Amino acid sequence: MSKIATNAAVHGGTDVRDRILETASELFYRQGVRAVGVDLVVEKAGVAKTSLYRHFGTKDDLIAAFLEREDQDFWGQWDGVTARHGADAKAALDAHLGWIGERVGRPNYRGCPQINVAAEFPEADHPARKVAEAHKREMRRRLKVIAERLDVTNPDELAGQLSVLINGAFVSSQIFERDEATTLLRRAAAALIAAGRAPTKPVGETSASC
Amino acid sequence: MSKIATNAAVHGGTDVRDRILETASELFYRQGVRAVGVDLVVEKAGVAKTSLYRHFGTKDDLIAAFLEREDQDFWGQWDGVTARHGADAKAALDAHLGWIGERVGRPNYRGCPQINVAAEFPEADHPARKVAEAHKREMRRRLKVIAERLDVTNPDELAGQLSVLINGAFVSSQIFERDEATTLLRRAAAALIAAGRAPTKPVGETSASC
DNA sequence: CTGACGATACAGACCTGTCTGTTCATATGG
DNA sequence: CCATATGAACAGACAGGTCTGTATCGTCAG
Repeated sequence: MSKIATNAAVHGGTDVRDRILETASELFYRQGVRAVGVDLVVEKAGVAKTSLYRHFGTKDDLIAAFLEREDQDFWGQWDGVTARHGADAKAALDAHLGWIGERVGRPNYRGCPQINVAAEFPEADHPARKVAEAHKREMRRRLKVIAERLDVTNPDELAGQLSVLINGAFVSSQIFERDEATTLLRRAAAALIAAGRAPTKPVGETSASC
Repeated sequence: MSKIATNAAVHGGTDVRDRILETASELFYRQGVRAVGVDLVVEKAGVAKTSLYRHFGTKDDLIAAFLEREDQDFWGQWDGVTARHGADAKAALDAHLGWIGERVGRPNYRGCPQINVAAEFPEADHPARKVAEAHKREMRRRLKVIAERLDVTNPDELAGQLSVLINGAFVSSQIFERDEATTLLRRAAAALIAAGRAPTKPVGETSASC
């Protein structure tokens, strides 16, 4: 039963905390946060309820910790993609969109946890909402960094458009055909970049392309 | 359904049912479905609990009815926009995007109810999820009808991109600056249309615009 | 008299969070 | 090398509230 080579587990170890958080994360994501009670988390994690409340003072704190974990996970993978394709900005963006498209196309994909939790908890001051909001702002920030290397007139605008596109993909998995997401995202991004290189035109007129 | 105009209210009238549904809709949208109990709906609507359960056999049925109501409302307004700007396809699309942008920019905007409820109820067979899924498919279908009048090579692809963009706007209200949504949506749509008119190119290369 | 409606109590389940008591590995003092 | 203190973790009962859904009874209009 005891784990880990260097004890680490016992006496103040983070082993129990990790097990709780991992179990809670899976249950929260698959079934929804409000649908999962702490008793279920405790049972599935094989820990005592007292342990849960020692490490996370409140269920709300556990929810926030869940989103923080997802946040770290997400940016960890994002950075992994960046590391593999960081040279050219366009290639990096395509790689990120490919990664996101693959992600939303997975059979058990259930949407972006940040968006889902935000939908479950409208109260603006809920601790989990702050995590979710920071996550979305971080996404736009990172996209802007990429956009600035893409030789467009208005990198912030492009970052906003790409943010909307990606968030849209997260919540639109239902309407995608098989493996449609990646192609859709990449072509859309390419169109937005191309348009962003021409001087910004008034939006009202069609301007009959070039 | 249409329950007659004359007496209407009393004796089998839809008055009580409407009041319940309207009250529930507002509470569900503002606070989240799971956060609102039937007791609260009953109290705010000023009806008896028995009446709620007579008209809606189950809370789940009430939730589904809520989404159906929102669905009808949404397409009613959509059709209103179409009626006012239906002549030119591009103008109609811009009008719809303006309407959506204005909608997501409202102070108390809380996201698309269909998306929110779907996030709250992961179970695939939940009655409300079916309504939500049908709603999203209907959106793509209608966008395709518009796309077909836009002289693009692949109307279905454009419809998919626009769907993602619109759904993204619904869940991205947090990251928008004041009144940014409409402009963002319209410029993005214009870019997608322009790109859709050129023959589809492989996505890998940048192709340096035109 | 019929049937929709209001009011209210109730059942049974579930929820979060607390409290008590026990086990056990480690750290420390002698 | 033994004894004791420390504190995390386990186990489970419990409190107090909320939830959905039902059952009962009175009212009132057509």
